[in-house]
Amino acid sequence: MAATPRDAGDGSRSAQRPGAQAGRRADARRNIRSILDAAQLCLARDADASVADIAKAAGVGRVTLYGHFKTRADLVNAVLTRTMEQSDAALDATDTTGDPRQALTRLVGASWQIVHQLHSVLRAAQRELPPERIRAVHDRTLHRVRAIIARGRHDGVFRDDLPERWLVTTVFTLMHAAAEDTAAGRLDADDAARVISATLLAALTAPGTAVPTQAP
Amino acid sequence: MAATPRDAGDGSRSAQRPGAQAGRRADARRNIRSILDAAQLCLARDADASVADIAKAAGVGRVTLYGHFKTRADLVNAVLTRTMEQSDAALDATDTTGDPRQALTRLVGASWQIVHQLHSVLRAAQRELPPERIRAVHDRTLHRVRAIIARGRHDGVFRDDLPERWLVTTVFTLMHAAAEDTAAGRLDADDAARVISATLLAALTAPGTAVPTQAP
DNA sequence: GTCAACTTGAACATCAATGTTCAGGTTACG
DNA sequence: CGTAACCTGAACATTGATGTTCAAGTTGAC
Repeated sequence: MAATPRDAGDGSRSAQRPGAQAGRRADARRNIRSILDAAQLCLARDADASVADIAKAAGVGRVTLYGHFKTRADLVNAVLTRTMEQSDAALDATDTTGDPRQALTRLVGASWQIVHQLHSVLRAAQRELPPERIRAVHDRTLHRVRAIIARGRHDGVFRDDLPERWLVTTVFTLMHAAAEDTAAGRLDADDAARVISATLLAALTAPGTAVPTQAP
Repeated sequence: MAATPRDAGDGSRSAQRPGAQAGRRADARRNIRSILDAAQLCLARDADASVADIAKAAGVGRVTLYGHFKTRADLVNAVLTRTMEQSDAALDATDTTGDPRQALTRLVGASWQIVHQLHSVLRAAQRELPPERIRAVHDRTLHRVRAIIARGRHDGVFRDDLPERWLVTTVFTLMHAAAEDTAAGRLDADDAARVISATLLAALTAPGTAVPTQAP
């Protein structure tokens, strides 16, 4: 009854931690990666995709999956962590200084897909992860957009007649809508960034002011 | 083994049909109404609320619910039908002629909550109702908004540089977002109609044009 | 080449939700 | 009133998903 070491149990080697793949064998690392890829995809499509579906999509036995992720919640959490890291990377690479309108346009172009994925996974996590975790991720993604909008309002280039919170909601909402329309084939993916930006720049313009033809 | 008449089986008396409550006793009618009310509320909050939850929210035994609705799908379908009727009533009472900007403002004010409810229920129905039913309801709600937008584009008051389909998406998306923000306490319900309209009028304005201060 | 790490399908226990049945209690309605 | 319609909780069968165990096979690492 010797314990197989594929699951340490003490957490020091669990797959969902950063650098968790350190001491593992090459095929194990490969599988963990496949599972995360598949889970990210499946969960973005359907928030309550079954573990069996994810395993199948990853080309891996269900038992193998449970070998790396003790529970469904563990898996979802790992995917959430991973997606957030990707999101952070994309946003860190974006210049958010200068004219707020240009900054917003750059931000949208660089991150509308990944932010949408983050939010999809987050929605999938809503049921099985603690609220504080949800909240933390949520706040983090909101912060950058809020900063740009606040600066734009202060500079007088964004409207001041609606709650800041609502404008942030508007930005995210339209990014998600565009992502979904793209996934459904109702919107050309290559055109999405332009469409989102154009809509947002207009939506954020103060009444009485002319809508910028392009981010100045 | 006499069959109880509370469920006809032949469909001619099933609760989910229009006028279904004709021959039933007063308490039965009352319960059916309570169940539909509760289901509408629960499904809007959580797309896969359990039948037990709905029965409890309706103040009714689970068996009673199954007495009136053979399956969960039947119930969902009944709620969908009912919500669509309410939506139609609200929209029929709205004047959609005249200046497209005013028409849109009126439409938003009259229907943002109900349209959001319709869509929530529709999402709940996504899994258990046939696609053609989903599609039918969806198309129907889209039609009115599309007509106004098309007219506005033709009149030159709405932008022409983005796909019409996207503008329709934008309108619905922002109505839903506002409804959710309202439900979550992030947006004042009394202010919602103004906020949505103001955002939409700006979003629909062509680049280079001044955003209308108010619907003219 | 050898051994431990890893994978795998089958089988099993568990749990929650859906429907169904039953036996008896209420209530509307004539 | 009296009866048929209705409501109810408890109990049961069923289904689908989550985890777990096992015995045997495969593969990476040294």
